[in-house]
Amino acid sequence: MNTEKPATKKLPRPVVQRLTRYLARVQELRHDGQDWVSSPFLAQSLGLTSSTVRQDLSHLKIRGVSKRGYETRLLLDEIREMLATRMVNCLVIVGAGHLGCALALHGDLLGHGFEVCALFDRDPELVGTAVGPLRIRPMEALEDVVKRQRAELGVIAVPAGAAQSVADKLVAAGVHGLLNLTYTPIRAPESVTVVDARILARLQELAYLVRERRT
Amino acid sequence: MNTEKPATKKLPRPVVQRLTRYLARVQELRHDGQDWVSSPFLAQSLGLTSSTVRQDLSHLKIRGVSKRGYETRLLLDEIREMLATRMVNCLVIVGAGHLGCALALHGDLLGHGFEVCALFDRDPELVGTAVGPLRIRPMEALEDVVKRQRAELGVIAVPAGAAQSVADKLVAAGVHGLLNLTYTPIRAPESVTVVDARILARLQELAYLVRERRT
DNA sequence: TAGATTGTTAATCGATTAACAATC
DNA sequence: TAGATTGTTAATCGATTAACAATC
Repeated sequence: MNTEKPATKKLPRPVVQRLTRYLARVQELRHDGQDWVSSPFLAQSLGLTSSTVRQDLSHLKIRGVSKRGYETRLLLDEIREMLATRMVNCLVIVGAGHLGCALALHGDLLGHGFEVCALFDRDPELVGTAVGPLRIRPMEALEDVVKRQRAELGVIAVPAGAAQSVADKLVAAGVHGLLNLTYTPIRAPESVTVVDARILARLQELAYLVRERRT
Repeated sequence: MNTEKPATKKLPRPVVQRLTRYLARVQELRHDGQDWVSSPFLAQSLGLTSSTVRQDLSHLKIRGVSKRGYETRLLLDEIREMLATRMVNCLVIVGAGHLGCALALHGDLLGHGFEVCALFDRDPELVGTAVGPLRIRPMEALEDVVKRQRAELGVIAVPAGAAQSVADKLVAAGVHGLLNLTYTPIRAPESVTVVDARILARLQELAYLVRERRT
């Protein structure tokens, strides 16, 4: 463990997003038995410049070695440390439709630093149903569960029309971050972080980009 | 010296992403009976500056009106036109797990400009099973279906380990764009556009952001 | 009218890329 | 050594914000 704490400065958002890509790629490399990876190699494999990769990695507490690059084992540890995914982050998911269940049933969430503490749905028909090791709970239990389990993150996996009201409930229950899986942009108080994973919106982005190239 | 002015110029990526947010918000407003919306209002409701909103909307073929703002009906049309979602974009989805099915069964895909032409899975047990109006098809049928239905976009909804190989198959089959729903960053030839919707990665980003604020 | 809002230009801010001495 | 790669500084590039005359 590092006892010394050099002033951890805020990372730019694009850097954080690329770190998640480095992490996934380096996990593969390590799985394939690679002990070292160079910045030109990582860059090439992710469509970046080696300059960007080195700039990004300079934010971590890791030093590369000339002519060899970075040790994959250390790199994994440091990226996970930086992203706060070496600890287990407790999630609550609201919405037990296909999307909510897809996430709840993800095979290796724990391996990525997350654990689903509870899954909620407003449909009384669904409440009580088992989803993997979980049982769907009623919305009324939300606040109590969040407080008791100290859940920090809430996932919104309901139909678009209910998104904002679910967000409000999660905030009221005390989560500090929201992952929005719906199409609706949601608002939250300044004190709560919102990250979007709006699949339909990404599809629209893709449609634009593909069309643009044919013109 | 290029003297001709292109009717449509390439939009910066951040602008395209915000357009999807304007679209979703304005749809809500219109649904609520609002005929006009101003840039300060949109900005406030999405956490932007009004300056950014006006800059963004200046890329569209729409003029605002002093003291009133923009007509929501026209704004919707123009954003959809720009994003290429007024036409119907044909999708093929590979992977009939919860995530693939969640997308295939989305209630109003067509209302957002998309239609699922076919759903594939490599599991012979699943092939033939009905998912909404679709029937799961075997991977062997991929190329034929893409060509016959002229599918332009492919969605990767398989386990991470199979992601790249599915991407390769989709590219070989002839799609022009890929939506990556897996954790693995995927590579494609320069001629094929890739857009990520990596849910787990967004969760990692959220974990970082929440932790950063508590420090 | 007075005041709010637009469209656009210019200034600012931030992120990416280039360059290169140091290193192994 | 010769050559590849690092870490870092400086230059470039691009996106956001500020400012303001024109407009309704």
